[in-house]
Amino acid sequence: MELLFKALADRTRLRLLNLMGADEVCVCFFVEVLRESQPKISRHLAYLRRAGVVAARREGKWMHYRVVEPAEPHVARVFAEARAWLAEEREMQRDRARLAQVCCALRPPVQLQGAPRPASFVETAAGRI
Amino acid sequence: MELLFKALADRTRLRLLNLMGADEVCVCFFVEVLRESQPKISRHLAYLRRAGVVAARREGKWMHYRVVEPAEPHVARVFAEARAWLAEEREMQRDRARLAQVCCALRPPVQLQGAPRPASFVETAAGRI
DNA sequence: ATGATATATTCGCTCAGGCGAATGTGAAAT
DNA sequence: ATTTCACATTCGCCTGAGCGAATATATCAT
Repeated sequence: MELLFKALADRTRLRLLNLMGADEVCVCFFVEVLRESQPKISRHLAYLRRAGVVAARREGKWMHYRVVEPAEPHVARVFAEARAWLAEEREMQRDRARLAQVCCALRPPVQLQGAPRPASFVETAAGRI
Repeated sequence: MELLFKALADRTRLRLLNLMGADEVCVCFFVEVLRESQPKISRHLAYLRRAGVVAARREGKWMHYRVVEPAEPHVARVFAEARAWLAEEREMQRDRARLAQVCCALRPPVQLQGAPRPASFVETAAGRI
């Protein structure tokens, strides 16, 4: 039980969870958006993974992380409320805005050339969703 | 924001919050029920106080602690869900049972002779509530 | 005032955990 | 096979926090 709260008791991890809002996000976007070192991001993602609140999926060289709905209903509710709270915070809103900006850029930062974007920013044959 | 989660990220503090369920509880009951050292209990209560989730009230030699409803609605919801979750845990149920047992005992433990009981265990002129 | 009781705080130790720097690993490209 | 790229892990350092033991503070009783 403390496991969840320990996972939520760190600013960087909260920012990561916030960015995963709905869909998967590739690690390189976390690094770019939060402007933190790659090992730091990776370590915190590992922490969240051990706590069971996120899951990872490999796609070639890239790793995508997504939020996992906790199985236990009480845990799920606490977690959901925490994420709802997140969505209201100033810094979190700025982070999400920055993610959108980076994803939508016609000329993305060099580090992100060819990186797989979060699903909601992917253009389909029918145009942007 | 991490302040709340840090406060909830410790077993002893969760057990304390659990015992404060509805009414105020005197420190000496925490010590007796949790069977932890008095300084340990006191330090964790101070931590919870600094985090703003409990408040203290002095009554002569005794100190009563109670849960404080957080002002911010999102915080309040997370906190409420966390406490609801607490109520389901095995150890927490055992703790509350032990509190009831200690409070109802005709011959309370020596350390608790004369200690002010939580409100719900106080006998009134009309009998036990 | 002195002592007793209930609680709070301080001290010294230990350990988890956060950090940057360096290094390891797995997949793709050449 | 070698290199490159994206990510993960390890290492050494440092801070924060939990712990028991001792001590301080506040209230009450005598």
